[in-house]
Amino acid sequence: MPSTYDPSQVEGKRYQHWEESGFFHTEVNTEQEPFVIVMPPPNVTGQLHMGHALDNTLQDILTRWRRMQGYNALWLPGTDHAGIATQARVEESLTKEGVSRYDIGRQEFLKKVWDWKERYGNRITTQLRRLGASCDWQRERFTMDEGCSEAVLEVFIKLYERGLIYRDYYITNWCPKCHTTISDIEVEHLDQPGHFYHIRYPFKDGDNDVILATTRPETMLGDVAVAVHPGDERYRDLVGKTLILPLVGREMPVIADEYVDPSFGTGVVKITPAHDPNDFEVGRRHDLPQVAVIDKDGKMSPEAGPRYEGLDRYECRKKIVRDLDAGGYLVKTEDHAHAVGHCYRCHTVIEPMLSRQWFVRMKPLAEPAIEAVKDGRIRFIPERFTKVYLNWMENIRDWCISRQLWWGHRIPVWYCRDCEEMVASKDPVTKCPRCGSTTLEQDPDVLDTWFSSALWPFSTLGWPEKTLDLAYYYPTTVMVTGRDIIFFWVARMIFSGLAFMNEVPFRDVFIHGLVMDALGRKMSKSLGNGVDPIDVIESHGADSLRFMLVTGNTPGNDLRFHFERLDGARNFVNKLWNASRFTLMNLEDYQPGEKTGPLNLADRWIVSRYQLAIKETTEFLEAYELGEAARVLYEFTWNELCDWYIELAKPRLYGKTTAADRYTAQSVLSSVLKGTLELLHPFMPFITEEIWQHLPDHGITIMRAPWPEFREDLVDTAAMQEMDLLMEITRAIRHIRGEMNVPPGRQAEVLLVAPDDTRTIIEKNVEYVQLLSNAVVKTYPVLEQTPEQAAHAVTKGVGVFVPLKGLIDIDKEIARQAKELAHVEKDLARVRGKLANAGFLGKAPAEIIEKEKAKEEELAGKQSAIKERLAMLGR
RNA sequence: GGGGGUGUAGCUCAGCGGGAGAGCGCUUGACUCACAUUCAAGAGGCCACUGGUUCGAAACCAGUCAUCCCCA
Repeated sequence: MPSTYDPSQVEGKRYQHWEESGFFHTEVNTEQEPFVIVMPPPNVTGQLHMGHALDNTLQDILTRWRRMQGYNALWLPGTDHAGIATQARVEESLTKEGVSRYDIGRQEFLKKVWDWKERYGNRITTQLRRLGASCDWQRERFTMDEGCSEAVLEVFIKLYERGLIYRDYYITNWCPKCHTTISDIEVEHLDQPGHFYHIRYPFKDGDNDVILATTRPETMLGDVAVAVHPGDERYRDLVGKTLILPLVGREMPVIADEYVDPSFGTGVVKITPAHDPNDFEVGRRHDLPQVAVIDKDGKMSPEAGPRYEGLDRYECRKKIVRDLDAGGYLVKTEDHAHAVGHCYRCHTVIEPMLSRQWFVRMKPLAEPAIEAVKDGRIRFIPERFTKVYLNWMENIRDWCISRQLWWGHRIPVWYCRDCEEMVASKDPVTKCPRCGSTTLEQDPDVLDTWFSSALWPFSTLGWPEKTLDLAYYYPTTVMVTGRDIIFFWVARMIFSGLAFMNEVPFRDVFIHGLVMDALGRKMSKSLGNGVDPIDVIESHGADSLRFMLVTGNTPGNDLRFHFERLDGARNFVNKLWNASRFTLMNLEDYQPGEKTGPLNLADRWIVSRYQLAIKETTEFLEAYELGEAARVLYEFTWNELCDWYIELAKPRLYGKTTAADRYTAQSVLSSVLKGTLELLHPFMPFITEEIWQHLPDHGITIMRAPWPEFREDLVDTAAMQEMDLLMEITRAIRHIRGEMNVPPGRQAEVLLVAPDDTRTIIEKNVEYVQLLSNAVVKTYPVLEQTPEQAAHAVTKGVGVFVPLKGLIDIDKEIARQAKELAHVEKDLARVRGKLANAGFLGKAPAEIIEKEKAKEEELAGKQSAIKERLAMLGR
């Protein structure tokens, strides 16, 4: 075995073996309790980024842990067709060939997208394998496969029949670049500097005017009214009067509407129903016309008039401002920062556009989804996201589900050309049920990708068929996903599950934060600050990447990617490798199963500590505190198993004691290491399997090893206390050696002064202290005369003297002792203050009071020992 | 404008009612027969600020400031 671990020699081969052996696969087994996670499906043609790495690492940890615990653990993987993203990429490649999708037509274009999917569809699933994801690939699904598509049709038709899907003219978010509508939550609002243009609108009768402020003067070409608040005294008299729209000459009324905020701007608002969602509502209430002046490319339409037609919307804005100014209509221009909506895909500024779209009526669906969270059937971890979810659900707006794309689930609605009948159907409609016409056309649009993702927890298990899988695995156990996707996906899965399965889709929603770059910025293509997980796996190994992602991170909080932390994780992996290497080197002649001799103190101590590590790790995992669980294992492995137990076991393993004792040490070391590997396996699957396979008594795979069980009867409190005493003494000696610059190679002489009970413990195990501090130790009940030329310390009631003839500077030692005394006295004063407080004695729990009293005793002992020493040195 | 997160050692972050913690960095010493991707020792903090609750607050509550995010 080499002294540094090389992940590349291990990971690929281990994963292949796991997958080929079917270790990831599960079948329905009603005898066994299921544990189910459905994977948030990544974009089928995308590639793995750090967010995926984090998300899937968390899922894999939970899955591997529960599988070891004996659950029938299913982690169901799959991919998403990602409508806009995938279509955009294929269109891009067509553009390079000099053709557009319209040139080749819908059929040919879709064929190209499917080809694209075939070509790149395996990339991300291969990358997930490299991460170590133990998902059941035999059950892999795709949002556009036959079953999922069937589920989409079924849901659409059912919602349609229940009157929960409707088609209507509405203001939607139009992306002039992607050429499709997007839903409200796909719009990203960014604060941008802009201007507030104050414009004068004259009255028809000529004797007055109103001044209003707008950030988008180009939309004035579509103005059809001006509104004020009905309670606004300033403008009460103006309501009902007629204005002339500058530059256009259109006559329009002043109306009163509650929507207007009198304190904002001048309290007067221009109304453009075709280009603003709020104005649209106002327009409906007041029966105003809709004048669309911007077209689908973001250019001015013929309605804008010949002077502006064809201009880009921003060019037009400049021209309008110049024209207003020239006409004396521009009162002033102020700087004004405001939130501008951008397309989440291409970052083009969204144009609110009037169009006919399909919507899902949300109110009736949202109500049960709110209930399910309120009554605790679904639990968010961390809990604070409950509020985020409820707040959104309670203020939900109807969901625009049609997209002007070709790649996706086509809307299953046919229109009759002759009588305008509309038919929703799972199968193609060839004859109009009303007029009998055979000229019908299917709606050209497709559904929002999230429409199919919303069904993921049950469509992947066979719905709408009543499958055994569905009966057994649904509802799933936990949904693991990023906080940025609660609205897009989690909320929609909840109401879909309730509407079609009559049951929540999952019990727990485990939300994690985002992976940021070292400066706390979101990783993005445009910034070029992304770190490729595959590069990291190649340089540091998947285990290191996983461990780094999971440590020092708390549920729901973002995490910064620092390479230093990656090195830290890599070092831990290497530490584990070397501890195992050491163990294996000393197990060559070991045959497990024979009776061990009596366990010595170190054995009982490490076994106790190991038990507590099992308990804590398990409890933290149950609470979704994965980072804390990892921390416990890190500290146990490094600080206890490696730094103390292995060091203490060396003489025994090297045959310095009896053969029976050697056997005992081999047995304890190998079993504790084996259990530690099992506890670590969910976090770092590859290296733990690799080592485990070399240990005696191993099974087929660590993946199926039973999760170590906490045994209270193996926790030896006395052993832990005794060991603690010896460790403290060792540290005190090392401290003195360090402070006094005693060379590590030089054996020191140490005198320990201890009362009978502690002295007995020390004497029984004095070789521990001697070994770990390279000293020769002598113990005394009291010292008639303490050596003058010596450094002194006191810990746990034990006086430690290290004679340093000729090496010690008495003045320096006095100063050191004085400093220590000051420390002790400060602590002592605080403890005594507490103990003198009647309130404390009266109200604090007895346990705490006992603790404080013990502390006082120890500090007092320390104080007098140091004082004595100082008196002696001062002589 | 509304909601939320975060402010703890130089950096990154745990802890979240009873002794201020880790990793990295820094200082000192050591190539000790598993590991220098290591070992040992050390320095370093009015736990953002101001009030309140409590016998006791870094933690709970209120307010302030800073910073980030979401929604309108």
